[in-house]
Amino acid sequence: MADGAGKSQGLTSLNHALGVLAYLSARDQPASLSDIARALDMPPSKAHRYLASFVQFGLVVHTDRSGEYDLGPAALELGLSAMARHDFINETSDALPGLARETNMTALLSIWGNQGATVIRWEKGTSPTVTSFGLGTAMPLLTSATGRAFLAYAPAAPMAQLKASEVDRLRKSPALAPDISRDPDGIEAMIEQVRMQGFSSVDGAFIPGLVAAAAPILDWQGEAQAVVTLVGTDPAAIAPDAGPIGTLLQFCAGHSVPRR
Amino acid sequence: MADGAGKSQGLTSLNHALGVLAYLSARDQPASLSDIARALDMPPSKAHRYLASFVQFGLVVHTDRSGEYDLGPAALELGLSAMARHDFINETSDALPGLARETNMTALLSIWGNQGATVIRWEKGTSPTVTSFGLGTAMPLLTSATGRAFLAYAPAAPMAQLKASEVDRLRKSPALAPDISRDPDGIEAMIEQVRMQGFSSVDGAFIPGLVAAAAPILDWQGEAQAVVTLVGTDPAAIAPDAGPIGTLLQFCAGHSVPRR
DNA sequence: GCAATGCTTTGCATAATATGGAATTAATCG
DNA sequence: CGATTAATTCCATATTATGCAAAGCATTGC
Repeated sequence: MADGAGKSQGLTSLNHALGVLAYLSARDQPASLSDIARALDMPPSKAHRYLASFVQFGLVVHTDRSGEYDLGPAALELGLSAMARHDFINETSDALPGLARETNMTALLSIWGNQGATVIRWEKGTSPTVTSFGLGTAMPLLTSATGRAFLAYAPAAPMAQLKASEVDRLRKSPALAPDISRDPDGIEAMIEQVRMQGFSSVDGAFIPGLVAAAAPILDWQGEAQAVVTLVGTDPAAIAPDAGPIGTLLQFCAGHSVPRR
Repeated sequence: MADGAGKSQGLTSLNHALGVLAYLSARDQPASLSDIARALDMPPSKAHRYLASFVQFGLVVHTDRSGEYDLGPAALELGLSAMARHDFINETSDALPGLARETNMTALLSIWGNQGATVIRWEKGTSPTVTSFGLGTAMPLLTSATGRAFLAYAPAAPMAQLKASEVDRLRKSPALAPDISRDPDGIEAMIEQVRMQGFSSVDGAFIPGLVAAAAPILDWQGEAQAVVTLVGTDPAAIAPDAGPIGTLLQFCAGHSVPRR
């Protein structure tokens, strides 16, 4: 969420209140009242009243147990509404069942959020019904095909910090990604390979027994604005010259770049 | 988006402002200033200042061409954050080994796929429980603890059809689930019991010699978005007051979405 | 079991600031 | 080019947000 610095226009109280919301959005954990007040340098009573309003609208939930505040269902609904406005998300979503049917694999559509690669559509292989399960799952940056595709096709600057922390996590448990050597060079090599191939793939890294391949949907700057992932069980399906890969690359190319 | 009616607490101006946001969220089109002001019965100048704040934070965009207002990228990010915040797959996966160790049983994480209840994580306990199923296995709806938990905590509509076909199958070979009477009432009674207890269990029904108990991880609406199953050999371990059951229920409650 | 601590919530007087109507600017249409 | 509509800015008024202080409310320690 963008942080509004200048209070030049709008309501000052509303700007302060939205700061609270932005803070909750940027965190990856619930926050206590005092946390919020300290971080935003305001009296706890002030933050408390803002939160009371947000809770009333369901934008924030106040967990009864720990007394902490967290984003609520209305925040989710707001995001879903915002999604419905984006043409490219709609177009790609509509085409996803076709891709799943054609490749007979599960197809995922992910976009980049505060917490990383987030799955927003999930289409199972054989039947055209959309299941809501899996929606919102944040994919790991280094150990999932989806994350790797974002890594290879995202602007370097904002990604660098996240990459560093992920590398740290990987170093602690190298078994997660056996196909990457632990030093930074190994990661760069992996990125380079993804760019050359036009897609990323993992073989049982994120979920044992499953294989996945992912390709980016690019915007006018050649950066990934979304990633489409195919998940299946047959390792042969994600070979560079396999049929599903060709279909996936064609699909992503067709939905890249502003059309019309 | 929930519409907060009572203005009993919080800031009045903030509540009014959030009303504007809720209005934009509820519409499926951009709105002009006068539209908003008319719909919410406030002076245009008032709505304008609210919108100025929202625009500053990127929650709303002001299209230069038509001068209309619409939800912005920050609304999308907020939704993604809310989604990822309760990313049960990653969170639960990470905690599954601990559950297996603590209960000394095999722990399974399942989600609902097109084929039915599908195991996506599998963590063996210390005792060498040899099982024939692996990742991607679809569990039976009526004869497995996992399936029963989904049945009891899933939205009724999409489940009804599947339930009917499963009932048919069961009628042909009643020996599979000796603890359920063959008529639909028997199934409803089983569902009711699962809801009362908060977990389901089977005793050698799916695989002879194995016992299992399963509890749901619930989403905002109180529906199962995943099911955690414990598998073992000792029937005493799945009694309602047994230690592992308490651990399981606590585990699932802890990973469910906090209730308002 | 009682005191003590930390955190959250509420009350209240002050003044900061949100408000609504009118004036100004921008855009649209005959 | 003038007229009409919508969007934005201005300004005096009083509504209402604010910060401090005090009251709940658990949780912790002795």
